[in-house]
Amino acid sequence: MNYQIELRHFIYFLAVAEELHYRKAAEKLFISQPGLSTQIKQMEEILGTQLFVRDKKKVSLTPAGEFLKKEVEFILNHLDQTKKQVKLIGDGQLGEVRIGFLGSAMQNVVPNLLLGLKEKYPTVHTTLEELSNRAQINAILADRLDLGFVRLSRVPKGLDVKPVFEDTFSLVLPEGHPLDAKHFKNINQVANEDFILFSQDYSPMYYDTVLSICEDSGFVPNVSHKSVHAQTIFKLVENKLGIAIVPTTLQHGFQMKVKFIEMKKIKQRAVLSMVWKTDNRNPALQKCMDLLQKL
Amino acid sequence: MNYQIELRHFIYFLAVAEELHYRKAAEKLFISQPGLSTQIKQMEEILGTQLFVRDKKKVSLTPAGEFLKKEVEFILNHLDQTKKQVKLIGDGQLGEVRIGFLGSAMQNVVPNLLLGLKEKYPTVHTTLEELSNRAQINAILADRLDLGFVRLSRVPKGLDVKPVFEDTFSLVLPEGHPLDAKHFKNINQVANEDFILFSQDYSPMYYDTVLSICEDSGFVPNVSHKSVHAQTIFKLVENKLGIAIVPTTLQHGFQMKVKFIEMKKIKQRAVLSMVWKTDNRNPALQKCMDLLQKL
DNA sequence: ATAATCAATAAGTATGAATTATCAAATAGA
DNA sequence: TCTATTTGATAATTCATACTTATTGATTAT
Repeated sequence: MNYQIELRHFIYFLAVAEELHYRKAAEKLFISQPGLSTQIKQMEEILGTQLFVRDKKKVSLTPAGEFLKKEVEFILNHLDQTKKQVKLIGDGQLGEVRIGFLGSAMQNVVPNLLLGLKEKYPTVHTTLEELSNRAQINAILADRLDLGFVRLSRVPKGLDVKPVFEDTFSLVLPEGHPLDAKHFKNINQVANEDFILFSQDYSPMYYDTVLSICEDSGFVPNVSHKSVHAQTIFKLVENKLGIAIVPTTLQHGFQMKVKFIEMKKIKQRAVLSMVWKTDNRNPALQKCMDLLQKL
Repeated sequence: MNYQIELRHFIYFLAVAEELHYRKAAEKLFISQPGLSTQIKQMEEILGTQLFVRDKKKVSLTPAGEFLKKEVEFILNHLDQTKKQVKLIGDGQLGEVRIGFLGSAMQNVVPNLLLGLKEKYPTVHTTLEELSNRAQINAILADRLDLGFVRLSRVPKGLDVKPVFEDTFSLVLPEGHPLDAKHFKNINQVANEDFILFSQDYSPMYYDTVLSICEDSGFVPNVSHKSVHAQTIFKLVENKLGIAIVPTTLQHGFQMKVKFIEMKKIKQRAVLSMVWKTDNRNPALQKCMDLLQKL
């Protein structure tokens, strides 16, 4: 009496609606004809409407049945799609990865990741957001982000980090500056210049590293300006308001009147790491990390 | 092992996905917690994907589960809509009636039906087609039409007829004709005129009736022209090519230089009947016929 | 007439969705 | 640290019901 419609009913209904013949429909479904009859009847009771007209020797659909047929076709179809997609998402073949990154990661790591995804897992999509180290960490902790690209060595408990790209540092000088790569020996050649650096709390690790580079050469830099954007830093250098030390990859992608001197000999490296929540189960994230191993 | 997803699974899944708590979800569903657990587990097996992460003390959705949740919400919603609509169609509250009619039915019967439908069953829609008696009968037999308005007394086996409107006949005379309503006594006053009638095979019953009217007055009409359109007949009368005898309702709806003399005293009536297939199960048709009873 | 074919009905079976009872793991409170 | 409480998962059992086979009644075909 108080039954509930099930997908079984729909499948049975569709078979009868297609065959318009109970025995044939039952054969197709590999069940017995009486079983099919009772199930259809039950379905009609649940819906409170006749779906088939069983007239002398012929079965036909009522208008309500005709309508239901279309709907059932749609629903079963949609369901099939859904099942496939759920499986794909579960296998990490399909899904969304929410990625945060520092601007400097956009020079090579993030584009390479996106190209790799497009090639190997074209159905894995991404949302991208340029964020500071801190903002990324917070977003990952709050489950608003799956993957971050940061310049940090230590991260809060519950997160994992892994270096994905090591970069040298470069001196950034205004185009007309007397020093050039040929005559560059050591950073203390510019020890008396004003320095323009990324803000300490935008990227503490970078800041510390730059300070340690100078320290290694025996001086404390005079930091005249700080900024969170490479664009701004370069603009200030261009206007001779100081010189900068930045990860070398930032050489590309900007049209500025500045010159880069890559400091290969100094031991410090600008390390870009990926960060993710240890217990993140997004399978598409696994695919991303697999790809990043190979980059 | 070889189970099949059922709607039950979806309903259970949604409860857990909403509560993120098996016991609470089970309570909401009025089933036991172990039953719910096994059903969800079975569902995961069928789909081949984990849907929930049961971590220490907390339940959460996997990305696949997150995706499925949205889909299940959509599907269950859609299904609910469908169930309601099927019921409405079955009750004839919602649906379509395909109506055929003779031009003369458009004077009052069909418009009144449409107004009645609009008022009482605004969700019952119609398709309308002006057709001859014969064309309507054929269309109804071939299930291309639900309801016809004809002037026939006998219809093929399998169809039912029922009079819906009785009309007197009127003489149609050119405006300048010497006879008028005041001086009209009997049709044999125009026995010597030429007659313009609807074609015999457009409406045999009409034709026979008109002949019997003349016969009762003791003459055989001289039929000079026949047509299937009232418009044409009136135009011919207007041009003094003859006079006509037509159902009185045709008086309205035409702008012609002709005058009508209603012959109330003659016993013959122009009967408009509705026709339908005896075994037509369109519930919206029933609503139409109910309305037509009351007109 | 007889046989054949249809869906519906009746009665019995067996699958599996439910239940209750219990467990193992984790947390919270003392 | 121990206990009490809470979580979801398991195990064993019960019970609902979707199935089966056997049959009927109605209709059509030969």
